[in-house]
Amino acid sequence: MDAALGLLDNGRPFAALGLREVTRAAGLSAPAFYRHFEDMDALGLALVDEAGVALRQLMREARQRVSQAGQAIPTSVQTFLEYLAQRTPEFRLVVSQSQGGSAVFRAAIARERDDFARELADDLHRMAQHRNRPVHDRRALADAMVTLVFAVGARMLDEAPEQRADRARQLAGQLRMLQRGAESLAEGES
Amino acid sequence: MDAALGLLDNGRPFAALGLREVTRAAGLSAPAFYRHFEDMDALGLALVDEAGVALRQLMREARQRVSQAGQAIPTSVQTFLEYLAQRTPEFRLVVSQSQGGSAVFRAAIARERDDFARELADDLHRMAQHRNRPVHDRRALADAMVTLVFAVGARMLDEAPEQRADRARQLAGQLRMLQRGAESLAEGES
DNA sequence: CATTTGGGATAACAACTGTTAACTATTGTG
DNA sequence: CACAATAGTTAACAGTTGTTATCCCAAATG
Repeated sequence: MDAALGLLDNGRPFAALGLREVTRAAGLSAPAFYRHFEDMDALGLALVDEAGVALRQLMREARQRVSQAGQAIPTSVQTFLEYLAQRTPEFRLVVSQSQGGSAVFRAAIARERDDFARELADDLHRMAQHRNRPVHDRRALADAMVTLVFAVGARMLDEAPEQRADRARQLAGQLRMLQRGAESLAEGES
Repeated sequence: MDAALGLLDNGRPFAALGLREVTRAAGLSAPAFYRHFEDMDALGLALVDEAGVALRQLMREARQRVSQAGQAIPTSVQTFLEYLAQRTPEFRLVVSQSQGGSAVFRAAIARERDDFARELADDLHRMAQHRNRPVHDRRALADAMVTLVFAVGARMLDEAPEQRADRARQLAGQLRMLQRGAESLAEGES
């Protein structure tokens, strides 16, 4: 699995990896592959699962930090940046497979993503009650936030550290726009 | 070029296409490929260029429609949906290559995307002056809007028409959140 | 201690890949 | 009309691919 991740640099899509290539990088003979996975697809799904676990860990950590330090948006973005630096290959796999994989893959990743968005929506609900500022369509808000974070994260993979910092600041601003807009639209409703 | 686009269904990444496979689909012999392109990369870049031209056409049309019918957000989303339905393969290529291609590709697509965002930022500026409602950081706003539209468009590729309609409504709402939020943040500034 | 199980290796397979060389029609041009 | 350019062909090449059959060794299990 590590060998496969290692081959996924430079935006190389997983589907372009060969079974033999992977085993070669792992220092094994080609048939040894079948002792561990039935398919290249099975390997890919295992990797996506692993990335999903890491993502949920990240979310728990972000929630904890926010509950202590407050500043929901900057703290979350900061936590996400750390995740990105630490698990670059896994994240790269997920974003590349989210649009460049077979149906099974895209479904698995979409599920992961939707879970993430649903949990975020719950968080937003709790925060709204706490701050006594209701929010318009919190599902759509959470979905937009997650979409933005993932897309910007994907773009950051190609960039140098200074550009990343700029991008992160911009991302925080964009998330604030979304939040403020959702609150403002909610006011017009009631 | 059409043959290559035809092979890109089901999220198949361009990098996983073989030269022989493409010529076979085009009803040609393999060496005939070299009469038209030096490389598979050259083919891909030509396709990305084509998609870029179509995108700019779309933008001009959207601008024109908005200037007549007003309702900037719903009209633009509607126009985008039509583009999506009409040029599905090209759009699929662009979103898949934007994260699953070599550096050259990603750079070409990023440029295309940034042009799009910059033009949108100009439009937003003009609209803000017209409506006399200033906007906070219109570059970041335009960037977020474009990011959202592309990401949601990518997800729609997998979905049935009814789901697409829901998704489009949600997208319009999310864009409204961004716009409203940017205006609200600008008020706090002055 | 015998034996099952897990994880490896080699050899071989047909199928496919990108690329080159050499040749051939068709088409537009001086 | 001769001729160059364009766009195609077949044949052949060395590599690589996924997969199977067969065998081997170490560790855990009875």
